[in-house]
Amino acid sequence: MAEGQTRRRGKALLDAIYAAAVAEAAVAGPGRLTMDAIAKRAATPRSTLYRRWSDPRDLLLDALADLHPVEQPHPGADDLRGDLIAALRLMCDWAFSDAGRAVMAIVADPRRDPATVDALFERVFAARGGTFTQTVLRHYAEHGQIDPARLTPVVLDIGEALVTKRMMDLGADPGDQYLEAIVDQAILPAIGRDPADG
Amino acid sequence: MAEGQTRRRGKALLDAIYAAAVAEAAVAGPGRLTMDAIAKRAATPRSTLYRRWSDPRDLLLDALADLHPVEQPHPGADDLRGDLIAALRLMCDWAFSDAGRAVMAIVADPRRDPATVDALFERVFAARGGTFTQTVLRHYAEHGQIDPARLTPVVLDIGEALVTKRMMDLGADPGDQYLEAIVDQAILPAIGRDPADG
DNA sequence: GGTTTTAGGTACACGACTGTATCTAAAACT
DNA sequence: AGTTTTAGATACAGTCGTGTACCTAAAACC
Repeated sequence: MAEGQTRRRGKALLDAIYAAAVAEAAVAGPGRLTMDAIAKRAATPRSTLYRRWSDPRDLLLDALADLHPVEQPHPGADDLRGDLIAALRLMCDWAFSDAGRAVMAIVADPRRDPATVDALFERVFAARGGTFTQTVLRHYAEHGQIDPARLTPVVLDIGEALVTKRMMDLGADPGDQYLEAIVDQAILPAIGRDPADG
Repeated sequence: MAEGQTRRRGKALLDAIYAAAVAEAAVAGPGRLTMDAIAKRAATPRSTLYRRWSDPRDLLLDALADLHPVEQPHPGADDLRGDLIAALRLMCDWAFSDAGRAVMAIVADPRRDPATVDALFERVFAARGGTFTQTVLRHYAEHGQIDPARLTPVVLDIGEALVTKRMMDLGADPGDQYLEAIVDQAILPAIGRDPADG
């Protein structure tokens, strides 16, 4: 800092640290997440990190909790199919963000401890109204267009599960065509609206 | 080795190394997999490992390829539902083996490169006839009990996807009741046999 | 303006893992 | 029995991450 020596502090510094942590986690996987790498990426000395957190996992959880909340689906009134596809699109976009990849890697970590995952779900997802297609399905059930009895935990998870698996298999975005296939061939039949029927 | 000094060689040694590699990967996650840890667990000097592999990832892929193949579902003739549930049960059991957890962690690794995953699929899964429920569904389609046109990539993946997601969410075995729910509420409706219909 | 807080910048000893390089002795082959 | 192969047991320098400590100077507070 030879000339423009401004010193970050408080929120500005925290934001830089959080961004660095999430970016590092997405690149390295939380298993390889280190204080050192976060500090380097945030261009701050490690001592600053150790003053607040004792371990990179704690830091990452704070970082994820602090992030802007995920964009929510905003279902309309009479396009269930389109709204479901849009919800899955939102999910894909989120999943390929740094935060999404960090969360994925935490959840799939064989060394994960239940406390970490619980903390993650409570702090990161509790604020949200549920999963992506869940929001849409509940909305249409409230408007009497879906039998609420159909919305079991299994059914509410179909879309997210298929998207997740496809991303794991391919390592890439499933693509809109595949999202449509998920809606037409799995979700709609499960709520009793099989497009193949009349 | 003071007294019973027998020296492993060839297959016996390889088996010990492979077992150690898979066990390490399952415990540590492939991201944290090190030559050192494998060598210690296999009680062999690192030099022995470096003579054959240059990197723990290569070693792990060989180890996974060498493993006993996964148990296959053996569908009967007239119990589609039961056979699907049994296939998902097989999948859960495999997923919680060392090999299953190692594979899961490889696939979910944000730092995975496509070549590794391709190699994994070719070498580990190519020998098998496909995924777990896939085997069952194809069997019943061949016997004329399912419309083959229904067996799209999405539909063939529903069971595995829901099991995978549930395991990631819970970090534990989904339990037989949940497997039944998957079959009844997701797979069967998707192939046009919705139990909720007449 | 003086004081308190806290980021920036180093340094250090420790441990883990890496590749490589020996040397030895047990298996395997002839 | 003699030879070849290769596992076992070190050792070593190099790199990376850890925690901790210490000093300095910029922000923030009064």
